[in-house]
Amino acid sequence: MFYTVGEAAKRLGVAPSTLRYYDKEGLLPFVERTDGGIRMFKQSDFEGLRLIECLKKTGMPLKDIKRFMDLCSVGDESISERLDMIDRQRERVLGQIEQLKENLQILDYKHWYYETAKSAGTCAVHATLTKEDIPQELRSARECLEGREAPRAVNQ
Amino acid sequence: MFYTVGEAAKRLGVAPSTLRYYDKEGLLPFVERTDGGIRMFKQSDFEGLRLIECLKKTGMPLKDIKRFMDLCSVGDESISERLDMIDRQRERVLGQIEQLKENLQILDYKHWYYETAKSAGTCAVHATLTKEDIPQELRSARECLEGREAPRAVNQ
DNA sequence: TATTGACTTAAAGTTAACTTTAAGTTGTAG
DNA sequence: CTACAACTTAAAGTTAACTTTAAGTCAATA
Repeated sequence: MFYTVGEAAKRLGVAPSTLRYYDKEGLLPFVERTDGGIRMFKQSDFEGLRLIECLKKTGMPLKDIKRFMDLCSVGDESISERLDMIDRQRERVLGQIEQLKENLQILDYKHWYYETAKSAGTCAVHATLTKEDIPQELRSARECLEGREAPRAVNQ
Repeated sequence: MFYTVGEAAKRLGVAPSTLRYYDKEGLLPFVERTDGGIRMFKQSDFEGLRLIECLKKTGMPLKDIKRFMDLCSVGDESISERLDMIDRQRERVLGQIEQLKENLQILDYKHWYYETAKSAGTCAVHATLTKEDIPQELRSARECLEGREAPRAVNQ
């Protein structure tokens, strides 16, 4: 029925010290103790822990996660503020995915660049190539690497 | 023709101290200096800087980025090792995108959860709902939060 | 009941990636 | 030629998120 901190940590794939640290920081107000002071993680605690994992993996700092957990503790009056936090995090994740996709394109371009250089035996081959030699779908990434900004005037 | 560290930093949207730090750590072997020791960033340096930005934003640690830059410095003999690093980073980014999408589903579920609770005025409404009340596309995220793992036996 | 492995806390240590500070130098504008 | 803003380095400081250590307690088993 209950898990100790070591068992819970194993189930979650984290170090026991991490869970103790989170608890100390106030992220786990829902975890109860035995009379002797031993933490007892119950089945329902893992839902909170999985949400923490989700927020953490999407880049939310621990102090904001604590803020969310504090809101959970105050009850129904904080529902819309919790909803706001979730919505803002959703927006951030959508942005992160977009940014990763852009960076993936740059990596795709670099993959092509080094594949081509590898075949030729030298990076110098790229001096002999024109824009048309670059695969269509990699051209925008190439331009991004070159720098989209208008080159600023010299002494200005 | 050339940018100082402050101008380059502004163009890249980072602090000048960040560029000096990267230089000190060996990430910018391509940046030349005036006789007086002032860094001169040329147009072509920004391509290297943008790649560093890309690697950093996809989570590569600075020491690995330095490794990549060191490989660039040795010339053509390191082409296939550079290709390997790029390919490994591509794999990592694909994994990151997948993970963000999974976590986004959990946030989507939580969005629905709090929207529903907000309408009802209480989170208690969820006790009255059955699986069928959860929108189809959010059910798997819900199960993820509940914990997929088989509940382990009590005293074991 | 004694042992033992896992638990407890508080405090100090670690790591990455910067940022700040201090003391001094460079180079452009007046 | 002097001011002065922006540059230089080395070293120390910061922050987040843990991890480790030390000293002690709990509770299940022999």
